[in-house]
Amino acid sequence: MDVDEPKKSARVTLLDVATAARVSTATVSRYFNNRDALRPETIIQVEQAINALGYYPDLNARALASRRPSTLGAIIPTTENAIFAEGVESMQSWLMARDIMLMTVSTRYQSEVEFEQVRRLVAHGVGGLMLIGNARPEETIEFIRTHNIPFCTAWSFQSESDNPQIGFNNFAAAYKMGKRIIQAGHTAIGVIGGITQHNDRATDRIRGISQCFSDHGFPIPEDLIIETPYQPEESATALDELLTRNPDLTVIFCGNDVLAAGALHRAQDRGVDVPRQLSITGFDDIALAKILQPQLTTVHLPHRFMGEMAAQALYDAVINNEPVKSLEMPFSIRDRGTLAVIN
Amino acid sequence: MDVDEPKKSARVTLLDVATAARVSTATVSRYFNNRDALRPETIIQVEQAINALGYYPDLNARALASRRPSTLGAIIPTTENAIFAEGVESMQSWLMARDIMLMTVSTRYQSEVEFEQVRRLVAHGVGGLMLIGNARPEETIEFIRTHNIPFCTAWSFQSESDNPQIGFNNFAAAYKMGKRIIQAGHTAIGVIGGITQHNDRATDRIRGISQCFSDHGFPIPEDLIIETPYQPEESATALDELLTRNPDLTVIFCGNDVLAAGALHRAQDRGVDVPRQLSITGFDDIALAKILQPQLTTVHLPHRFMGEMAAQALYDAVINNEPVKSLEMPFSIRDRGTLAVIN
DNA sequence: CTGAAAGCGCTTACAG
DNA sequence: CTGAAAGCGCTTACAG
Repeated sequence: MDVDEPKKSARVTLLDVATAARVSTATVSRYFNNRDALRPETIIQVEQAINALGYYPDLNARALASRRPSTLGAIIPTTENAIFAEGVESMQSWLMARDIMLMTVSTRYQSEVEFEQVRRLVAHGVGGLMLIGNARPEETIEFIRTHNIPFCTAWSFQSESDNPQIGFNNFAAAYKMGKRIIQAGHTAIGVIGGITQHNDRATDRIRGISQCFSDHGFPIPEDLIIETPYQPEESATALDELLTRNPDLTVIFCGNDVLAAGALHRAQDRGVDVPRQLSITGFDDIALAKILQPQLTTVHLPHRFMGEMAAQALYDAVINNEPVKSLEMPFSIRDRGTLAVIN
Repeated sequence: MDVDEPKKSARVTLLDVATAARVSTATVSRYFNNRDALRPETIIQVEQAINALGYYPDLNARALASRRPSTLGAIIPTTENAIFAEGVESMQSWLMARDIMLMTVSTRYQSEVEFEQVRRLVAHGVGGLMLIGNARPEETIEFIRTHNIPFCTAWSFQSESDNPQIGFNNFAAAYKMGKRIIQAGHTAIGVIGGITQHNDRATDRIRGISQCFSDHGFPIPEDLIIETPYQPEESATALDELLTRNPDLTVIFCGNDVLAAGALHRAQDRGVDVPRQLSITGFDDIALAKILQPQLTTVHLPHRFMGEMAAQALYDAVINNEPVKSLEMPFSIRDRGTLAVIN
């Protein structure tokens, strides 16, 4: 029986185990999937064969035969900003403990490639899908729905969306930061936000801060709101522009921490004391926020936790065939060193 | 034929296409895998059926039947440091264009979980594996080898290792930075490195700077070399310690940019002018390096390119059954604002 | 150039 | 409690 060794692929198969244990493949399969149905002696026999041969089941074959997927997919905008990378890392470790692998791809903020990525992920057999935010062509969600695969969106929670969402209310968070800024005595504000096209988070953040300032009687002039890619250099340029348009600005609201870092950097380059002469606020609370000097006042979001919740929601949906449950995540403001109280 | 619609899974299958095109499944399969073997008319028939039904092949089933894997695996230490996240993102996009998916998991610097992760990745059918660095128990590589799956290590290139490696020489890079530091007139150096245990990159970097200073007649006292986790706060504490042990230090060599950021931050907190009173060097050249104030003088490494090369090497090995070819990557020093010339 | 059939490594009704 | 057999969605010698 050990004679025909020269089989190429060293793969030990269910049949090998069955043969060694002198049972059928069905029985070995039950050892993994329905152990209670087996006699204790049988279990032991099988176990010994497995150990002797170093058998590990082929999870793809399993998925194929059982019609239960062994992978999930996630599509994120970028891996450069740690918020997504970390969220996805949390998903992955939560899922791996349950024998599910996560396939992650990133659009690099080219939203037009997302649909193709969805297709490919589906072709690769993912049993569920996580997407970021709600801004995308109808057809993408339609495609996912007709293929009957559970999905959720994340990092955004919009009451007006009927997607299953595991996210937070970006509008409300920005609004809250706005109140904090106004309480600190500021009325002359400039905004550096992310590109809002195809990005509901960037959109909601700008809407939130704008709405807040309007509501309090200080509507923000259009030319004091600049949209820019999430790059420090871009933000630095935007700061220059803002200060040109209104040299009396006392605070800059930034759409995320990377933008805030760029603005801070440039302000300091110009010899502007932050926050004494100019306040700057961030959004996300990435590690960078505490590295900057002074440390950034920003909106804290539970990125890792959110990833885990998304994993769990998808898992439940895939395994128990339930609909994906939406979940609104909390946020809070971290008061650190870049927002000064004035007057 | 459209009558028995109520099949649950909306999945369109090869057989569906074959039926619609009035050919055999073999023919449809050839449409994807060996189109030249088909008559033009047949191709058109099949094509029409595919489009009409919106068929997409099940890549897992394909992999199973063809014994050609459709996924690769990567295990990285963390996703927090963008160097790995970006490298892996590059791998992913390079591979996806070739219909291969990448499964990424991270150990979060708990090297003892790596072996289990390898097992799981293999169980999930990855056709190749990328690991970071060469420091790991023998059994891990043995396991991979006996399972006959191509692999490479990356982010490190050590002539003494016989793993296939796509990486750079950390020792040489640190040594080179050392020369630069000495040329700038420094002799009183402190070192804040990563934890060297199970981390050949951290080890080689510390070895490199130490060797360089020895070679030039300024051996670094043991107590002026501190190992610490890759966290800014840890590095800040280390800086305090170093300055206590020798207040006359003129330069701090840091094992990566995150550590450099922490040290820089703390120095500034203490009122120390960087680089006028204290120089600080980094390693990796992550985005952070240019955000810091002053911008970090650091070792630049082609992380994205390295990821792509690793993907390519693995792909060639998996598809063409070649051995994985090692590749040594270049590095260079970016002179920016944190290394001052003294005397 | 094309099809019938066996097979990839599993799971799971169906019998017994 | 266990096995024989069909099947998951594909690919690929083997014939013709």
